[in-house]
Amino acid sequence: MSDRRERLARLDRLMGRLKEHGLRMTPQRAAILRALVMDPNHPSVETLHRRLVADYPNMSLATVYKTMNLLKELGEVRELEFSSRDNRFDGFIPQPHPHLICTRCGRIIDPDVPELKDLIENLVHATGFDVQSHRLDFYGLCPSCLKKD
Amino acid sequence: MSDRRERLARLDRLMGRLKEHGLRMTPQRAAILRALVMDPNHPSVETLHRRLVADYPNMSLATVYKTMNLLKELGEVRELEFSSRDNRFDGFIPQPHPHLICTRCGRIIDPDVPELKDLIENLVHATGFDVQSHRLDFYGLCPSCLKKD
DNA sequence: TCTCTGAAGAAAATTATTATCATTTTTTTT
DNA sequence: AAAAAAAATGATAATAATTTTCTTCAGAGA
Repeated sequence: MSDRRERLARLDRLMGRLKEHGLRMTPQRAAILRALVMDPNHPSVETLHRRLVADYPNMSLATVYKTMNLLKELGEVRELEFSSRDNRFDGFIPQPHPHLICTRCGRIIDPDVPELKDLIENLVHATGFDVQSHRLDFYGLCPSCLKKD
Repeated sequence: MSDRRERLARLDRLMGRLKEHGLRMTPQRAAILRALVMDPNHPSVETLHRRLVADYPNMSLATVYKTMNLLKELGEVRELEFSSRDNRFDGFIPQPHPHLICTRCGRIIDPDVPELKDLIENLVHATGFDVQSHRLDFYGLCPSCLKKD
């Protein structure tokens, strides 16, 4: 269960997924996959690209974007969306609280989540983080959209 | 406990916060605050602006942005950030899972949250939503940044 | 009312991401 | 092995939300 072995297995899997979709394994793609798989953190496209140009001086930012989008479409990678595009506001409750968001109609409700307080306490205990805030969004279909199926 | 009264109280508060910071109460700002406070949903800047131009034909989008940013700075409004700017990736675990994000050094870790399964079940039960996915980010200071204080 | 600083508005700038397209590379076919 | 077809790369342009800039205007205290 060496970390390195795990990462290489993951690399294999990613290469396999691309191949099984008839996509070509180019040197650039191989390098991007390697960089992704070897990254211990949660890199941005920018970060990956910065590292890649060291070895591949004319690696294009567009190529990194395209490859990451492929992986996203294959469900092999999850994008953590930060900051600002078409943002919405909580006008009433500035304190952080969970949201329940309907992916069909866009409705957002503020559910009660009584378990939250304990959950955060446990998290603080287990990790040593000082948790100060959060962003908790649950996605799904609201009752009225469910009826329309 | 009329809804309207609550909203007017909130409007008062927002006006007070601006005033106590030496900021002027202009017709535009008053209108933006009113639109925000009366909105039953989680409006975007775009949405607010679209409504405001009906009554204030030369209300500028920049003005709405500026006012919302003021409220954000005062902690009176919370921005729900969707989609794409400087995004980062989970390269290893494409399934949704909680993140613990250090607001100082940017480190992101994937904590265990054993309570999550039950929490979601309860949520489904209480709201009638079919919860299919989530985005759970906890923000705070990591142990090593805490030490540096 | 006068003054002066903050605010509004229009337009330009910024920035992350996506699209375009000519060129190059890879794969398939002859 | 060469030619043809398909697909990917990379440079650049396009896009779109947000921010900045700068000139003009207006609110609030003297």
